[in-house]
Amino acid sequence: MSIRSYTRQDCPVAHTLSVVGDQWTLLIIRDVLSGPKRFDELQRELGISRNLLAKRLKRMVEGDLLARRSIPNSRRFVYCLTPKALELRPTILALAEWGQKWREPAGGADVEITEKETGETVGLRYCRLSDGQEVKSDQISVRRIMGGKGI
Amino acid sequence: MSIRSYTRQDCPVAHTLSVVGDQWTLLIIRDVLSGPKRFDELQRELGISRNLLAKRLKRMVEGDLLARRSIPNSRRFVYCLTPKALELRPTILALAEWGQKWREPAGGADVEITEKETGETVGLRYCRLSDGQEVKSDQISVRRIMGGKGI
DNA sequence: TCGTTAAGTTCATTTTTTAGACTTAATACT
DNA sequence: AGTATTAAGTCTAAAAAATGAACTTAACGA
Repeated sequence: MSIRSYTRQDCPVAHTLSVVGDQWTLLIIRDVLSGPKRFDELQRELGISRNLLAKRLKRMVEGDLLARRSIPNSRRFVYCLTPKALELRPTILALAEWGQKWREPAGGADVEITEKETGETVGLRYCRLSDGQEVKSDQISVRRIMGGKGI
Repeated sequence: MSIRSYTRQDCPVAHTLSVVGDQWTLLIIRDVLSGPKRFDELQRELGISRNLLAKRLKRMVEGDLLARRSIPNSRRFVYCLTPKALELRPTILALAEWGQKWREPAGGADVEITEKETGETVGLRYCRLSDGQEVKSDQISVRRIMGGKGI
């Protein structure tokens, strides 16, 4: 069974990975998070081979993760994130937080998340939805509804 | 350039993806989150081919994501998550939240996160680190330190 | 007019993944 | 005691995906 047909397990994690779980898709999204990008920009910044990039972009446009827009008065195009892709930002930040903590040697470029208004540092945390208060990681319990087997 | 050598970009997201960004690693971790698993259990539950599973498990043990322990009075082994892998839980939950929102048809097995003590529903959100209060997603700004180019 | 650029496409090679049979040693059954 | 089964892999061949580099095509710009 290949990973892209793994959806039948009906697990939301597996579903997401069937969409963005390949080697490049999340990196492409991360790159476009900093603003719309052209084909050659993405190719150069990521170092992905051109034919694979073309294939990924096509799949991402079809999957409504990217929009391909032509630049007015130009024969160029840019790829922009859709709302669907923008909502992968927490995923990407979770990856970034883990990478910052566990890479070795420690140090190197960091990602800093701040609150626009106050400039205060922000992190991705578990929050009680009723009052928005943080809940410590060892105080949470996770389970799969319908499937048994909590994660 | 292959993805596993992409680390030179010195981006924490790329670093994490160079460790867990292949097709199966995160699914293996998700599976082991519900408790230690044996080789055959993983193989059956995920549907991954046996030789690839063997290769992944070896790599994950070497990379300190899994610990391979022998069960006393038995010739069996279980794979357990290390603290390093446990800290990927926010990543996995972020993937789950996205999958629940964007899969179609909607519905199917859900992941529910609750606070142990109160049973209240919990979600992964941006929090001000100073007081643990939630910050709305459109109120955050993200940037790469040293690298320019915020994400 | 001639060279360059952007956005791909094509093709050959290498690397990964898959599927399924095979191995080996220990246990379980009769 | 002899036979069957199981667990945890390993081996091999075939298929699929990724890589690298050259090629295409149309539009610009000097």
